[in-house]
Amino acid sequence: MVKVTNRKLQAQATYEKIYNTAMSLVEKKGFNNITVKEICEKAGVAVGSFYNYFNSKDDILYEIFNKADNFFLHTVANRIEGENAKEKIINFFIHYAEYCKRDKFDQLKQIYNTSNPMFIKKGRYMQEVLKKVVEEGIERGEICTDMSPDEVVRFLFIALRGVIFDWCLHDGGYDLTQFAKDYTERLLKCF
Amino acid sequence: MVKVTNRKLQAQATYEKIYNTAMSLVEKKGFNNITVKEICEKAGVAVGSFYNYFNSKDDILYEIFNKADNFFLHTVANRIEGENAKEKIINFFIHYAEYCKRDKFDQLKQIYNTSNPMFIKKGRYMQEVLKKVVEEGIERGEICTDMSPDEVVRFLFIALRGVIFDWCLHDGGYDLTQFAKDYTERLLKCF
DNA sequence: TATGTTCAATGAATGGGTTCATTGAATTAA
DNA sequence: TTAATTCAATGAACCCATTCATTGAACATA
Repeated sequence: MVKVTNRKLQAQATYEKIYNTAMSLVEKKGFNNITVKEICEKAGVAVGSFYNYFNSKDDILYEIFNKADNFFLHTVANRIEGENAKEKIINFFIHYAEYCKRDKFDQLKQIYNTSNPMFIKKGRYMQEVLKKVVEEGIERGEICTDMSPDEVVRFLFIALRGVIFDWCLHDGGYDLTQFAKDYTERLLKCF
Repeated sequence: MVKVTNRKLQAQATYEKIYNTAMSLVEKKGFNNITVKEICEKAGVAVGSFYNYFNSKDDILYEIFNKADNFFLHTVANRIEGENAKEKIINFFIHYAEYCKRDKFDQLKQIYNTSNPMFIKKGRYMQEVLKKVVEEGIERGEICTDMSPDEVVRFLFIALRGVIFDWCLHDGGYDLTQFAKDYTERLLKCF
């Protein structure tokens, strides 16, 4: 039972002001082309206030990841079509690729960072969505493996992160969607 | 035909002084715990000189990658054992994992960065080493695929980079060698 | 209502990477 | 030999993320 005080409301408002300003600026100019100072000026707060609500500038990046995760839970989950589990898995990763493509490029590069805690803390929704498909596939005998559903999901995500990583390395120099599709198809031959 | 002048010799010497000092400091304290200023002080040059020879502090990191690449060409290439191609591929990636493990941790995290140009510019030696194994395997019928050797190598490297990435995400919280071995074995079921 | 306490807000200061105009010695051209 | 040019070396200045001691309004307590 937490009492709602004016002070807390004000704090929440400040947080949102910073968050929204940051998201809007990132959208407009890209993460690397804005400064914390700029965010705070536009939001009408002091630089120090930013750090009352975020640990670092990178936290803003991680929030973007968070949004993606929610998008998968609420939107993609209901849109995965396919005759069987394997087709559905392929379609899942096509969605995944499409989502990555629409990010500004420098942003994706920053997000695909080994220090991004969101891959561990969040990103669970995406994996939950895929897990359901895998579980169904195993039940129906469309996927043959000695791995548990969790292990299969992990196996696939690791490889597909490698795909995104490679695409970033090549500065988006090829069609990610097509490549992700082909790659997933090949992977699924293991099962 | 380039003339060797004293000036060029001096420049080369300065470069090496900075490079060696940097490598030694990285070895001793880890990349994140040293500053460009520190490197230059120890090397006895001005900060500005560092930037005559390197584009950024990260360039030092990329040189470390470069060393790994050479290590694979000169050392690992001759040590890949195995009854057949698939065994050799597994052993190759065990070497790969072992090499990653011995890096200081924060260093590996930095190296596995989508902005690291060395993955594209360099890192070819590693892939050449693996390519030979794959070529042999295809010839001998130990590997069945419609892909070219280059494509197979790419396919494998992308997934294994995903493995290292995941290990970094988990802060080295599990045995990389064992995991890489298992992962590669599963991957090879595709062929 | 008066007093003590909490905590959001502040912005100057810090630290570290990077830039760039300046310098002067090495090199080249006359 | 002398003058002009090149370019390695320099370090102060700059930018930007992050910190932290200080402030004062909101809140709790008596």
